[in-house]
Amino acid sequence: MPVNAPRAAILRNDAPPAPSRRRKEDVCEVQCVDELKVRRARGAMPAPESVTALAATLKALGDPTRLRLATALAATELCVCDLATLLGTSQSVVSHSLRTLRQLRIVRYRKEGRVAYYSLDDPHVAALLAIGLDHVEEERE
Amino acid sequence: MPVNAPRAAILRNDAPPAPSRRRKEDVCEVQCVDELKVRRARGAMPAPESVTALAATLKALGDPTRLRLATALAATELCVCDLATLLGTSQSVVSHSLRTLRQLRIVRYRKEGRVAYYSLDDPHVAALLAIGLDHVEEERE
DNA sequence: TCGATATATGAAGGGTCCTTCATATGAAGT
DNA sequence: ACTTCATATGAAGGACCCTTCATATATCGA
Repeated sequence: MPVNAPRAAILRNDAPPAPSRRRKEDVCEVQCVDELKVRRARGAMPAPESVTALAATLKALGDPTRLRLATALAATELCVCDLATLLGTSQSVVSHSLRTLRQLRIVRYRKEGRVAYYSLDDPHVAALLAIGLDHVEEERE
Repeated sequence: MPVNAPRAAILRNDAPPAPSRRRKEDVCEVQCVDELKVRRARGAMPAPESVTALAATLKALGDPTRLRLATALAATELCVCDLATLLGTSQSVVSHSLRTLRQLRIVRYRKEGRVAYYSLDDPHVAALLAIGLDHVEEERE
């Protein structure tokens, strides 16, 4: 078994009890795992669905265009046309990007005639951006 | 000029004053831009370098594997071996992922003999994850 | 109703990057 | 010194996705 094989089975208890005195090269096992710490960390982790959803949200905000849209909307409500002007990009890019943000509930919009006004969906997003900016702007030694 | 062309030049003042009474089909211009709002939003936005750096950070955390690593490390310090076991993935994936997080100052590590213990680099990251989780776990109507 | 405007969407191409496999480095034990 | 173990790293391929171009939908004005 290659060294880099997944190590999930190690902590599962559905395997028969290990025979004693087996040789190291016969089993796929690592020696340095602190099973107690691993179990505790696993217990402290959020639900897998939450992690998946958060990953999708962060990935969406991880794109420069979409992040610029979000930071712009953190200041004020703007229409697609304003956003295209502000970013210096095409209406198509803005619209596609806003759709992604919309589907992830990061932004919301209201329509007024032909004009669609976008804004951040909820205060968490603005808070997340603020903390993220604090992080990246932090002084390093 | 196509409809979806970039609209950056509109707000720049380096162009000669527009001749009066020019016909609409001769110029590349949108009508619905609220220039005042755009300027205000632009002024409120963080520095471009900050946005770029934040995008890189969020993109890194937007990968499920790396996000799971980060949430695990939010609970406690763990070594590479623990993390591979916890995630049920290979040591190679964990090591590559940790390198990305390390380069972005999201995690840090200390070496003790052969073992590398990783932890979150600073409290901002944990706060960001907590707010992000609040966001995705929020009840929707 | 016809044209113009604002926005949305579909398809496609090209670049990015995540995973895998293989190997390297470096420390500890014998 | 040599082996073993923990971790790091390089290369490659295949999937994913961002941008662009083209077009569709819908609203307003004449």
